[in-house]
Amino acid sequence: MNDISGPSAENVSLLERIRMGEILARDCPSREILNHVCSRWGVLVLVVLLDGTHRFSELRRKIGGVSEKMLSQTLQSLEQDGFLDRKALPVVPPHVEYSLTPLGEEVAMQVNGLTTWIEQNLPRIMDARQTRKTTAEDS
Amino acid sequence: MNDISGPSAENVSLLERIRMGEILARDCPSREILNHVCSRWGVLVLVVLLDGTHRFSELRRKIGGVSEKMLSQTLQSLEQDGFLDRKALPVVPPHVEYSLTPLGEEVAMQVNGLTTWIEQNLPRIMDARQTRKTTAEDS
DNA sequence: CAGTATCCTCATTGATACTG
DNA sequence: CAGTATCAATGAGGATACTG
Repeated sequence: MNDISGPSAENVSLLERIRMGEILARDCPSREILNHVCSRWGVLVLVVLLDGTHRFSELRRKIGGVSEKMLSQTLQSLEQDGFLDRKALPVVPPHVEYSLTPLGEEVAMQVNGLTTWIEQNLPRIMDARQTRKTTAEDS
Repeated sequence: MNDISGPSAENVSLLERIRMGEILARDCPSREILNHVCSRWGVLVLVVLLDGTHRFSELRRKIGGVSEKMLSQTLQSLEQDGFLDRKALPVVPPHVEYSLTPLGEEVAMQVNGLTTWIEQNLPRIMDARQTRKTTAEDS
């Protein structure tokens, strides 16, 4: 306990950790952000928008299985967090475009790393799963 | 439709996309993996285990707010996916150690990129949020 | 210590219908 | 087209008690 260079995380108070944005702290605001970003549809929205601006219906079509309600809700929370821009053109019929803000582009890159890894390693993962499936039939 | 180098994703069938592990496809197995990894506690478990082997109670203590049940459940699904190893030492009182498999280490690195980004950019994010809060009082 | 079992609550999600 | 509103169902999550 005599020095600095080690990981000081264990010496800071809970409040300090929260202020610092430590995601392991119960009430840290970063938890909420993480949940928005990692929500079932949040991840996918970010990844799709990394390809460029999309309209509501385009997102709905690309993201298999999302309902209007969930898409709308997801878009709102991500917009709230400052990750995406909503541009509603005043025409009829309505035309709304969603795109990533610079901040959003940065998170999107991070989640894209994750989704890409999963897609590419799905075979390895499915194999690893099988191995462990056999637990009850080794009579 | 005359060539190769472009993104061919739009030309493959839905079934093909599922087989390939396309995360945007409704019934792709990668969705399930993504949900385990991105679950509320899954992310945090992976990040903590990146620091090395931990016991159940250590994980519980480090991850603020997690209940025994949720931790147990999360650990099970991640183990099922082949991301972590559960070593139960046959002693009394019980002693169980959780650690990342090589596969798990790879996903953990990806999610760690995300959580680290969020922690480091929390100030920017909270600022961006404030900006958009003002929507109803511009009378 | 490391869980499982049970019960309970409430948030997330989805289907459907409606609107500017 | 781009949503909102409403209702219904599912499941995530938590509290507590119990067990090997």
